[in-house]
Amino acid sequence: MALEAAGGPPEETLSLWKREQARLKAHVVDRDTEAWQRDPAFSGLQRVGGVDVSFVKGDSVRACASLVVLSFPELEVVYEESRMVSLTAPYVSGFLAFREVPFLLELVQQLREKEPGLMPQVLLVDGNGVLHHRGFGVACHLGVLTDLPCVGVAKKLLQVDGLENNALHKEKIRLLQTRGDSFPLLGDSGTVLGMALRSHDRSTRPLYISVGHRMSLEAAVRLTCCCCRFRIPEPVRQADISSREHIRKSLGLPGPPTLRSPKAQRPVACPKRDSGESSGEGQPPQDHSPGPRTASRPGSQEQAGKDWQ
DNA sequence: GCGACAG
DNA sequence: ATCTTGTCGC
Repeated sequence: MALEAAGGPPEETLSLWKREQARLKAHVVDRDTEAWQRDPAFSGLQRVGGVDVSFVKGDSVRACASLVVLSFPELEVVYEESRMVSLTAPYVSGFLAFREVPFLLELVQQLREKEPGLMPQVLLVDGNGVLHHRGFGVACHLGVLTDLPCVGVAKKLLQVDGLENNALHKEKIRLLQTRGDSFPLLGDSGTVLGMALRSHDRSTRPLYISVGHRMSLEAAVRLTCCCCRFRIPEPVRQADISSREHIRKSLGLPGPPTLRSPKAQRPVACPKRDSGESSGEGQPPQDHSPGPRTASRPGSQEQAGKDWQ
């Protein structure tokens, strides 16, 4: 049997997925629903979550989904859960959620059952929110299904609705001089789809922030900035580190036993103010703190809707 | 044929 | 997404 690798999911599956996105999109709330979101210092915010999925190199099926929860504003890991999963849906631009969200949902539900007190008040998601082909990216998808406030944090510009990573765009990026600087991403449809944000003083490449669910774009950008010790906001970065580390172990690699230097973590300055941030940039020294609880067992997940085969 | 393509 | 040590700089 030839693999479906060549053309990806059939047109029929894509239209099913589009219908699902359209259906769920009606539930997106693109404004602040919590008091802390409007507070200049985010007082009342205590836990910020991050999710990510990492992949096994030569494998198109095995992956590791992680959910971490960080204290705010300290940004220390207070919860971490990683789980090996078997991906069923292929990656198709515009349909990332159908590949990753089911597993992230399970992690959130597990947390809800076992440690409800650690439930994050907002989730930073690796990917876009309303900055999407149909205005419903993975951050919206996860937000609606969990009913948690969510923020889309993408590392590359998704070129939709006339948005282009062209000379003009690059020039605007060049004008972002310090952490917190940003400019709106205005689509041809006349809607502001998101913001390009310089998240760190020592990082040239911006992040592309967009609304996921239950939070305004302004608050989303402000919060993202408050979570950045480096270019990638800590919740997402820690989730990424955890999932990769989990894969290493599961592959039986002789990774560093329990060697992790707990470098002094200092809170990130939220208000616009310089505080001599001088660390690397991008993805520098990875100081992974072994989270309190770590229960995970390799195994395969049963997925609903593998109808593209 | 060419370019785009979140993760 | 994944491949990645040493190395240049503050």
